[in-house]
Amino acid sequence: MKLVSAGEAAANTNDIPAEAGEEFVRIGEMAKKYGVTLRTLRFYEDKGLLNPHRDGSTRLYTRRDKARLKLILLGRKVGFSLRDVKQMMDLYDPTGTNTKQLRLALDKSEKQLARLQKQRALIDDAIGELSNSMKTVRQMLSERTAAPQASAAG
Amino acid sequence: MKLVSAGEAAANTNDIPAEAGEEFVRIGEMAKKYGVTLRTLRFYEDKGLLNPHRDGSTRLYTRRDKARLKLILLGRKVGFSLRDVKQMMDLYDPTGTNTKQLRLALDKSEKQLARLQKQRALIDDAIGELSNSMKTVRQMLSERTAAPQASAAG
DNA sequence: TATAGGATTGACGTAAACGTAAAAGGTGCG
DNA sequence: CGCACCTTTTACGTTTACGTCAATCCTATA
Repeated sequence: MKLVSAGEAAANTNDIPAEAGEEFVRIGEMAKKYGVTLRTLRFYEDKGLLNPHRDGSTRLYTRRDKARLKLILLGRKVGFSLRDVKQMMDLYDPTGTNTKQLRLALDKSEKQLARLQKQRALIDDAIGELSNSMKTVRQMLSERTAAPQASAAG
Repeated sequence: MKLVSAGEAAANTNDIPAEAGEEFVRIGEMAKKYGVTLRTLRFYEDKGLLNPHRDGSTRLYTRRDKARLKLILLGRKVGFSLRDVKQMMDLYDPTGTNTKQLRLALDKSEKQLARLQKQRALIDDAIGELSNSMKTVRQMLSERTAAPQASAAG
């Protein structure tokens, strides 16, 4: 199965055959399209999150892989670990209702939401403490610069 | 220089002499007092953040060390790295005005504040996306359970 | 054919802040 | 004496998501 056969006048070196609308892309294009590095794509594959086809040793990504990658990136955005993402993805069954998958996703999401809210609280707390400290430091600095030789009231 | 000499009737095995109000404590007590592990205290020392006295090989912490530890813990709470904390602490000069230290602290604090606010924004964003996803998932689940055998409209 | 781009696998490195043995020394108590 | 308890140093392990070579291969183009 040869990948490149009848090249159109595309600027790209490797033309992808429009055979059956398969839309294969190689790793470089895939990476650019989704703003990730090659290393990342290989890493995700190594972790079992992606499973691109192969032409010899060359990875070929289909729109199925793209959909999966989108899910991965969404998962990461909301703070799931790759392990979590994998767990949820592994439950996907194209022939069923995926009730289990959805339940797991919901369960994990609730927990993650709680974590995020806790984190938010911690950050707010940190912002408060930091602001306080800064106020104090500014105070100390102004005391030192305002009265270089004449001791201020105290 | 012996540490334990005239033990009072304290429950603790090792009594600390009240000589000159020095208030030495050993690592175990120090750890308990500040809610950290022994490993942590040794780690901080290894990183140059603490410098307790020694009685032979036994670490003895004074109130100076306590003050430093408090600062470390505050720093950590607001999200500074230990490296940052060390940088700031290293500038401390008991004989001067510490203007440089204060300026560095203020500078780092401003940057850290910005980071925290950015993080907060990211978390808010994540919370939003996650909530959306959850809504969708709940929707899908309810569709699956509401109409098990009779296909819903569509 | 030489060269420039991609692509491959393999494998060590990184960051932060400790955790967790392991092996050993000192001390007071019963 | 022996045990329990505290302490010491040394040093590898953990976590997560990749970064960064390194060595090699394939292919298209000039």
